[in-house]
Amino acid sequence: MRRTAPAGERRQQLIAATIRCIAKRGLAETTTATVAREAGLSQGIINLHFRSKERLLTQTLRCLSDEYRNACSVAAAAAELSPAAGLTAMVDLDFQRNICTRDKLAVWFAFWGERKFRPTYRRLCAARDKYYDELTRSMCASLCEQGHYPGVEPALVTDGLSALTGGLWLDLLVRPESMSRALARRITMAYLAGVFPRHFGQPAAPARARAANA
Amino acid sequence: MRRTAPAGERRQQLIAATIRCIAKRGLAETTTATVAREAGLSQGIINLHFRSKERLLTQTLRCLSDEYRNACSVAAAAAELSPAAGLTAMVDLDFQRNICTRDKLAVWFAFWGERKFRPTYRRLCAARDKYYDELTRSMCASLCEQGHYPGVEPALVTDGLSALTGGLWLDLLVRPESMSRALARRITMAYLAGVFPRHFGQPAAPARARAANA
DNA sequence: ACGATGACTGAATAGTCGTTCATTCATTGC
DNA sequence: GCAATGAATGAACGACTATTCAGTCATCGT
Repeated sequence: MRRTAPAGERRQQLIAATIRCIAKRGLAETTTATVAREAGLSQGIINLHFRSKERLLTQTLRCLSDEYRNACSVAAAAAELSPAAGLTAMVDLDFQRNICTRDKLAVWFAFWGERKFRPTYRRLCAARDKYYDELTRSMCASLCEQGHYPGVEPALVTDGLSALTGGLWLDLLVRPESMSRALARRITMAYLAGVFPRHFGQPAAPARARAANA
Repeated sequence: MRRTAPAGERRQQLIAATIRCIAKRGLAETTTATVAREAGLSQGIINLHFRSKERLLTQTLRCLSDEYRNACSVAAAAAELSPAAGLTAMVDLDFQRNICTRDKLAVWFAFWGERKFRPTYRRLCAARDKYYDELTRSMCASLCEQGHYPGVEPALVTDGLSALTGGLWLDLLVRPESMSRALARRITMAYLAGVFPRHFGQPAAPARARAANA
């Protein structure tokens, strides 16, 4: 390995090592030493590139948060076609290969367990949630209006959808033997089918961008 | 306060202090010293009554797990009336005042964040999940059969229900300003209405034990 | 080729936390 | 009352961890 590297590259490398470390050992046993070893570098490297362990963790969370929000923007584009296509894209995103890695899920839950107590974690998580909620709620609202679902409350469906996704992520993390990304996707689509039967009804099928018949 | 107390009582007192401590400061900053102080006792008390900090935490989790499972049994009794009444009772249970305290939710999530890495936590959590799943799945299966829902898969609904509940618990913990037990209950009942429209359909109403028309 | 730069190292440091144990003291049986 | 018992204390100890910093060495401009 090259002995020296540009700062940005090394920071990315350390964030990646942090994710692997948390996924492998848990947040409680993730120390500066274990992260450094995971990265194949020395003790002091974390304090050199990040000022402290706390900042390394914060940056790691920010990294995941940004990645998720970027993926959301892509889904938002699909909503231009139709609200139903947008919602399908949101679901696909949540259980997509890149976003929904077991390593990354482990990190999300590690931080969620502590977010109540660390203002910085809370801010980063809240930013992610806010973006997801606004996007999903506007899609649901459009679908309610265009698709004539007078009895459906967009805010309720949004809360339900995000809660369901979170819960399925937990299952994917801790019970991989009985939950898969594909199954999680089916369950979520079934939820949408329950709420918007005329747009998501019938078989779950492996089909891709169906669902554009407003 | 009495200077000495029966061992069982003191252990309960320390478990209660542990829950408050985790809820107040997070698992990462819950030390033997803070728990002891929270209980109004001295440093060494935890090693006296539990052999180690690890065992204190394990017992705390076991305590919550048992409490939840006992509450489940009560809901199981309601299923004797009808599967739909049983499912309603399960939902009520999940968002009940005793079970769904912010303090206890904080503890659940603290342990869930670590459960992948501690075999003991995993066992206790798995036991809780297993009981919930078996109960719910049998209720769903009965309802599918008796209520004639040929297209509904009980296992899928069960997974969805437990995931949804877990996700709503997270919202209750970290976003209490935008989520309440009552709202969470409405969202969950709406989910059931989507799946079993003839048994949970129409308004969510504050009504209690409705839903017995198989 | 060589000196300057600064990325990287790793031993040393300071602080924290879990655990131990000699001591104190409330309680109980006689 | 007076031991005897064992619950509770809290200072001391050892282990671990984040952080520091003086020294090392790869890299690059000249």
